[in-house]
This record gives sequence, C-alpha cells and structure tokens, in this order.
Amino acid sequence: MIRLMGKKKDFLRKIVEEDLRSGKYSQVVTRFPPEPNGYPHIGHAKSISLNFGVARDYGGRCNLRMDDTNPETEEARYVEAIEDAVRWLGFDWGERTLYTSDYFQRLYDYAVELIKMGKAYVDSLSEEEIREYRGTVTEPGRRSIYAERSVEENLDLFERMRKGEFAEGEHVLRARIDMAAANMKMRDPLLYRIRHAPHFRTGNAWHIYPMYDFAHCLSDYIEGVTHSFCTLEFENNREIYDWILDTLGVPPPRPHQYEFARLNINYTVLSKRKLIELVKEGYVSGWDDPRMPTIAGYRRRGYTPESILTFCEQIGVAKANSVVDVAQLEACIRDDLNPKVPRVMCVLDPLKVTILNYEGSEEIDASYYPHDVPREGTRKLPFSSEIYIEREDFSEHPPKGYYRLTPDQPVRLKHAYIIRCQEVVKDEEGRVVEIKAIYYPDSRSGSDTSGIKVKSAIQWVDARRARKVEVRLYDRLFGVENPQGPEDLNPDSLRIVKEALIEPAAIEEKPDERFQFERLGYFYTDPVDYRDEAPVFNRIVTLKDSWAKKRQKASPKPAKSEAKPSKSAPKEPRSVEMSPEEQARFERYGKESGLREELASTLARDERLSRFFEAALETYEGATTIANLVANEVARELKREEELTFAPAQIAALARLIDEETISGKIAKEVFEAMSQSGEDPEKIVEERGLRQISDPAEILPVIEKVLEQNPDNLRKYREGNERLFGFFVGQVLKATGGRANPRIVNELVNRELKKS
RNA sequence: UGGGGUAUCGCCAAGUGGUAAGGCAACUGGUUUUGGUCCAGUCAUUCGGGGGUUCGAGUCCCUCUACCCCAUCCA
Repeated sequence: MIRLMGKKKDFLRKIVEEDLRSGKYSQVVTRFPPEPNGYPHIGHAKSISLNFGVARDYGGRCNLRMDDTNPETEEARYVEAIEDAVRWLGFDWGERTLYTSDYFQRLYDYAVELIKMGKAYVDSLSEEEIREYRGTVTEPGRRSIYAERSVEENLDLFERMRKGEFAEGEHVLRARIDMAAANMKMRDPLLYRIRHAPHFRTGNAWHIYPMYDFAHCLSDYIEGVTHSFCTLEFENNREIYDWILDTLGVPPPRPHQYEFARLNINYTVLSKRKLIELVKEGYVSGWDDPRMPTIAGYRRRGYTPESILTFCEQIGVAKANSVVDVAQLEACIRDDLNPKVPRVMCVLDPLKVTILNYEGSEEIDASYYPHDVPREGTRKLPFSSEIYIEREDFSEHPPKGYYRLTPDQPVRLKHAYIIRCQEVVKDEEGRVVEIKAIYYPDSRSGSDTSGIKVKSAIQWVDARRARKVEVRLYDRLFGVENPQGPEDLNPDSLRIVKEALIEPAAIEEKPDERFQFERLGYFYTDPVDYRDEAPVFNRIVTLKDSWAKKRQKASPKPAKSEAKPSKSAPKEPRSVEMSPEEQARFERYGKESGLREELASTLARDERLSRFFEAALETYEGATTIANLVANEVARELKREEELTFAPAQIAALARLIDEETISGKIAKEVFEAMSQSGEDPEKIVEERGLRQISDPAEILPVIEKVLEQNPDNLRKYREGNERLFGFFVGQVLKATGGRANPRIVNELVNRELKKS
C-alpha cells in the first residue's frame, strides 16, 4: 500500500507518512481545489501531481473540487478545461467532480452556529470603513460598532442577507476574533458577502457567498480531507483555517493545512491575470496556443502527460520560493520522446540538388528508428536524381569545423548515398539556387564499399515525391528570464514555414502523431489544424544542438554586459544597543564569572536566560560550563516550550558532571534531552542509562580496530590523502560505544592507529 | 515598521550532530549514417554573513543580512 519505502520523500509526504504511522488518520485524503476561473497551467500540474500522487502513493484518495465561491468570475467551461487537464495527466477522481457550491447549505448552517456562539456578527460598515478599521501592520485595528449586535439581530440580518433583501456591500458576516491580532488575516475576517450575480451552478438560489477562508476549511472537513496542501501565500490563512474548525468544535478527524512553494519557470508567466491578458488581448491564439504554459497549450504543442509529470517529480516540493529553468522541462520532453517516436526526414528550407550521374529512381528501405531505439518499423524512401537538402547543410565558404556539404567536402544523404558537390548554381544576386552533384554508386547505406569517409549524414527528400507541409516553429513565448507582461514577448516565438518538404511516408503511413524530424527536433501533428491534404506540424522542442552552441561561442554576440547587481556589498549590520540593566549584567558576568564577551552578552540580553543562569550559579560555581549550557541548550528549550521541566540546580549538576569528566559534552546533550523530557536529575539519568564516560584505552582500542577493519575502502581513501575521513572514523568509534567513549582519547587513539600501517 | 515564511553549485533539490545525494545546465573524451542518443569523466574543502557550543556543525545556540507573503466584500 505504501509505495515509497526508502525513497527520497518531500516534506509533505513525510508528514503524511508520519500521520499514517502514528494512526492520526487511517487513510490519507487529499484534494485538488482549483477555482474555475481560467485554464489550468503547469503550476496546477504541480499541485495535481502532488495531491493525486500522495493519494496514490499512500493508498488514499484525492478529490477534484471546484472552489466555486465567487459567481462573478467562474464559468462552466473552465470546469471542463480543468477536468480535461486532470484526466489527460492520467488521474482519476472517483465518482464525480465535487463543488464547494454543493455545500452552500451546510456552510450556511455552520455560519449560523458561529453566530449563535457569539463568534460571528453581521457588520454594516462600508467597504472603505472596514479597511480603515482594520488598522495596519504596525497599528492594531478597532472593532466595528456593529459587532455589539445581539445574536437574534445577527441571525435575522444574516437570514435576510441570504434572501437577497439587501444591496451588495450593505452587510457582511464577520468572525469575531481579534482586531489587534499581529496576523492581519485574523482581524475579524469576512465570512460572507452579498452578491446578486447568478452563479453558474446554483443560479439565483443564493444572494450570499462564503469567502475562501470560511469555505475552504469546512469543505475540506466535509469531504474528509486529511491533508490540505496549498501554496505559500496562504500561510497566514492557516490560523483562520484552524480557528474555524476549532471554534466550531467539529468532531475529528479534521484536516490540516500545509503550504508548499508554487511553481515558477523562467521565460514564462504563470499568473492567471497575465495569462488572461495574453488571451484577451490576442497576443496568442487562445488558451491552448502551443506557446501557452497552460496544460491545454502544452498538450497542443505536443508535450506528453508523462513528460509533464516527470518534470513535476524532478523539481520536487519544498518551501523555498524558486524559479525553475525552462530547460528542465525541455529536457523532460526530449527524454520522453527520444526512445519512443519514429524518425522521419523533413526539409524546412529546401535547396535543390541535382545528381548528375544518377538515372531513374529507386525506393530505399529505412528504419523509422535509430540503432539505439529498440523498435520495429521501416518505410520506403523514394530516391531520384532530384532531391532537396536543407539550405543550412551546404556552405560555399564553410566556417571552421563545418561537417556538412561544401565544394570540397562530400556528405552522406542519410539512409542513402554519399554525394559530392560539382557545381554551385547561383542567381543574378549571387544567391545559391542549386547544387549540381555526383553520387558514389557503391556508397549506398548498408552496403558501402566506397571507403569514403564523410563527417556527417544529412536529411533530404526526393523532389518529386516529397509532400508539402506547414511547419510551425515554436519558441519560448517571452524573450526575458523574468517577463512582466506583453512588452517582454519574444517576437520570434512563432515562425511558420508554409512550404516545408517531408518524406511521403510521414503523411501516407502516418506511423505516429509525434515524430523526430531528423536533426531538427520533435514535432507533433497539430490536433486542431492538421488535415490529411494539408498537414500541419508543431515543433515541440528542438534537439540539443552542440554545433549551434559551438558557433555561438566562436562569434560571441555583442555582449550585453549589464553590471551584475547581484551580491551587492553587504550592508553594515546594525547592532542593537543594550539597555542599562542588560549592560550591567553583561559587565558583571565578565568580571565576576569570567565569561567571555559573546557568552556574557548572549545571556545578558535575555531576561529569562540570565535569571536561569544566576540561579544555577548558586548551587555550583562552574560558571562557564553552566553559561554554555544555558546559552545553548536551555535557550533552545525556552524557544520550544514556555515552561521548563527542569530547575537551574539540575543544570548546575549537569555542568558539574561535565567538568568532572564523568560524561562528555556529547553525552551531556543526551542527558539534557532526557532531563527536559522527564525532569529527572542528571546524576540519576547517567547512572540508570550507564552513560559514564569510557576513558580507558584498553577498552577503546579494540573498538577502533574493529571499525578500521570494517571500513577498508575508507581506510584506503584516508591513506590516499582524504583527511576528512578522520572525522568519519571518530564518529564510527563513538557510535559503536554508544557515544560513551571519551572523544579526546578516541581522537588521540584513532590518529595513532591511522598513522600505523 | 508588526506578523508569517525562506536562504545548500548557474537552476531545482536531498540532507535532522559523524565521508556535502540526485536531476537540469555546463565542460572534457569515446561511440554514432542525427553536431541527437548513449557511455566514461569533470563540476560545493563548503551550505546567506559573523560569532558561539562540540573531539566534530549545513544540521544546535546568539546575532546580522537578503528575499517572499499579509492591511481585496479575490482565491
């Protein structure tokens, strides 16, 4: 049932796994909850992959829920687009699509309950006033006068809001939480607002609609969702999520929200607003324009669901805001297609080649797949004295390192013969219009006895039998890494070649929908515009082109050397002044206890730490050890818990154990841990667990020998000069003794043993 | 400025006190009838900076810095 044993897991899967292991939930339930107000994009694919992937990996289920709480922006066609996308990616969401609007009545009932508890009220402030009353990040807000309405009045008003008795904006329902909360989201958040617009599913049944913060947590709860994954910008909303479920006191199990970083890709925009602009302003042909980062766009471009999913897995799930390189996506589709699709020959910019010494015609058998793709399938390649090659594959004055056809350099026609240039025919303007060549009859592919060595094999098509096709060469939509809007569009994102020539089998046999056009890239039969009599191919992605790269390096572009603003000079850190009391403590710690400045200041600056330290000093005078324990271990505990389970005297006792070398510093941490768990005295813990330090070399030496024996590889590496491994050996010895060996002695002995040989 | 987050290679990203994973990109070299693929190899003495604790710190403590989110009747 659990498929990820031992594999690398993201932090969310770890949480799920732990919750399942601990029995917090018996089955994991996730959900993908888009708002149907636009086409889903690859950022949604990340969320789909996460939510459905977690459900699949842990034997749970994942719901598809339309978060349709805003009637003004949502449409049924977007629901279909979302369903299509999820289905295309290969996921199944059970019986039916769910809708937040299915729960409107139950949500309403929950709201009434809150009102009855005195935890929600109808506010009649204007929108502007509400904003004003909310305060700012630094100043607390103040509560509306309407917050004092009676439960009865609130109930009455809320019911009439529902019936549509009021104008939009006249009233809202708010939670009564805390207008001074540091988290702005908690300053009496709005729960319901009045909207008279018809909803695409519920029509005019409702005149009030729940806000995200109210609807989401409860919808999750209603559906039995256990893990509610959302993006980072909702971190501040989690507190409301919990408040609503806690205040309502819903019976367990209840869902919990976790946040992860949304996807960003360079040269790409993924904000819904900007995507809508591209479509509405006609910068692209629609939501499914092959340059769009929508799932529909990638799909029409020719990307496979597998490649998108692989991408989502590769980029991982974490909490750091990041921008993924679009090259990573491109690598995924190449990688997916390379071992799968047939190769055919297509010429985008034809240059005629007449083979002077060839007569008649023939058909050459050629495999659709290269030697390294273990697939069956061949086609016939018509060949005659008139063919076309790619204009780029001939050069009269070739640059250094050019492998293709030149006046002096023969080339192989892929699957066919080697040819040599005999004459270059030009028009009045000096443009090359034709090559007259000769072929070597004994150089035919597969039975080449000519002994001629060529540097490359190029694609070609037979002049008479080739088919004319339209090829759409797509490139990235934006020309800059971090595009802001239409001004950053790449003017060359689409180049249409109306009269490309392709070998006939690609059209007549149509062995697949996706092809590799030999040496050009991967292409897809456009699902919308392709006709048998007028084929249209979309370029999915180019092949990697190390020749182009090499040439680019040889003739570097006019360097756009912007002064790199990165890593600007570090700002002068401003240090916080100590208050007079802190200053006094600081000086006393230095003078009376002999603490070093760092330590003294750490303690002195913290009220609780200094009190603790001073109390501990009363039982034992080892100031430095105590201070270290307080500044490190106690400080950590204080960060975690308000109340400490141990007393200053116990820390003093622990310090004494360290100073007397009864235990090592390492064991001290273990003892401290135990102490903060149980509150027991350190001496007792040491005795009960047998933690006394081992300092006798006679006892340690055998352990060292064993460790060295068990790690011959590392021993060799160490002796070859990898001195970092010293720490490794010390660690192994310490581990073998349960951490009880005296580290100082272990270090000495390991060092000695390692030097021996 | 208050609160909530985040910082590990050019880009993602593992790592939870004991040898700094992996992918993409890049760079060598080999194979190749695709300048593709594949194969072999290189690519972090260092984890945002500075201090501290420890035999040992990316991991614990202190402190500073940078970036993201929050003051929609959007989600």
